[in-house]
Amino acid sequence: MKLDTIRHSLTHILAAAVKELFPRVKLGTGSVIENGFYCDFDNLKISDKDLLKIEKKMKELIKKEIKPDTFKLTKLAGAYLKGDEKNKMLTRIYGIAFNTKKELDQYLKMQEEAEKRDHRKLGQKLDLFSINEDIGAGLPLWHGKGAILRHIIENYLYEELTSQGYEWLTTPHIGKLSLWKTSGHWDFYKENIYSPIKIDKEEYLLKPMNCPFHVKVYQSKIRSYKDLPIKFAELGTVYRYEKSGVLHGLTRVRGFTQDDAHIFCTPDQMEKELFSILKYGLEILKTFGFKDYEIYLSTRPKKFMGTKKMWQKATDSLKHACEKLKLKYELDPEGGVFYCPKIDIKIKDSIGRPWQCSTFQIDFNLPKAFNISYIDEKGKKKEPIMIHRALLGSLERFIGVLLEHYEGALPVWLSPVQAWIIPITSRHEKYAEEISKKLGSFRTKLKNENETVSKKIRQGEIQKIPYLLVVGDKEMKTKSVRVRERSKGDIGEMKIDKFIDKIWRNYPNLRKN
RNA sequence: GCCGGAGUAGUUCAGUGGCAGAACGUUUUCUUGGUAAGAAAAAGGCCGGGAGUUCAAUUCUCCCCUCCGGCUCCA
Repeated sequence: MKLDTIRHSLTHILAAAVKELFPRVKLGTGSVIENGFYCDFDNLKISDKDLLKIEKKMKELIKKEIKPDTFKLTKLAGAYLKGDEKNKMLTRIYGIAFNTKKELDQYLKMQEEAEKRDHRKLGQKLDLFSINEDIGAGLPLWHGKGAILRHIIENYLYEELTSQGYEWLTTPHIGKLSLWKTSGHWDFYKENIYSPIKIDKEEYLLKPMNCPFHVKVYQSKIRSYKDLPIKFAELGTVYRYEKSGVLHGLTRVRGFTQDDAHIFCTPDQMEKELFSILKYGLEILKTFGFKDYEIYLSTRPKKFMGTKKMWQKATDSLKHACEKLKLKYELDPEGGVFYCPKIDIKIKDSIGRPWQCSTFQIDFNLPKAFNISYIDEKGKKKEPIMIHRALLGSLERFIGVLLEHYEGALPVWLSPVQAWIIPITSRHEKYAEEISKKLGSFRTKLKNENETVSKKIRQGEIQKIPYLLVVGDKEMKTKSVRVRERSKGDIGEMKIDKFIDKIWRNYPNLRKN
């Protein structure tokens, strides 16, 4: 029997088992999914403990073709009828099923492996960030090493985008409610915006997006066609109301910093600009080690601003850009933002889970809403087009994905601490400090605690430090270091200059200062 | 937000209607060491918050907060 057929049969067996144990239950739909199956039930109030009972009953009911040790009920969950949150919630039972017990065990083992990559656990183990109950859900605190990681990424973006002709802006965290009425956010995005704050007699909103602020900078003077395209970039921190149940470590939070940019250009420049930022965006992702991604083209949602004609035009432009870059994409019908369609890139982490990070949007609406303009060749006022884009999406989500992708063992250029220098005895501390100085901007830490070398090595491995440099009498005499490379172990003694060469040669992303 | 589960030391977790426990981590002392845990001692707790039941609640009940797995939504 085909695996999908087995999984399909199991939905029926599950339904039958539940019906037998809980006769008053109403059967909902069931389905085959990746690795297993599920079935929905109405009028069923059970808890985790009942799963075992149901599983046992299923094993009594199966037919000869299905072996009892090749499936397992795994999860109990709620699910809306027909997937619509306005409908009532049903009880969903999930199960996994495979051809053999071996495959089932393998799957369970893989799940265990995946847990080790959980960025929430890594964040705590590596002392990068925490989320504190007293501060609030979805509001992460960045600890020393996490903050360094952020700064590394920020500095990298700063240099890259500056060289690409972006102008950096800094804008406030709140702005008048009236601004958000003009932009359309108040009408179309209200459920994600926090309640207004009253200052004097005026109401203000915590910003859910940066766009209106950038528009206002654009409007601060008269723009000529010669100035376009104008590219504004900002690491802009935004606050959005997210339902409590969706919050998840760093990948879903209520306050986050977008690597946001807005490109103001003429209609003629638009396709070229879009093409280049898309191409460039993919290169940036590659630098961070992401080569696998899913691309989605999200079209007009139910609630939208502007005319259908404008939407069609913008959507076509996005399609052309993808085609020109030979990018495979899938349609996400009605998945656009209220003001425009978009291309989203979902980055896959190393076990294949997709996370929406990069976004590219063609907007004819905000320019109209704010009535922005440039002066063309003939001295006439024209309306520019606005391209919104975020490459990493948000630093929070991106770092979360980064941690999972690398299982916390970040590439050397991103490691908050790149090397530990471990003196064997206190006599060698001075030499260790000399080495630290010689390594310059390489981020090192002197490990001079009163502990054995073995213990420090162990801690270094657990902390996923890229290089552990052990120094003692021998190394002092020969002006060298004993190098232990992460995941490779002891790679032997080398002259300090040779080690420096090795670092710079192997990691071109590191900037020598 | 909704369905199901959970909150005990810095961390991971035992435990009980009647003095609060382990391991790791931390601190101090000893130890001056060569590639994954040297030894000893000490400190560390409003048992998530509030209300109720009880002679007595960390334990039982209710409400709230936070977290986990899903659903819906999303950068």
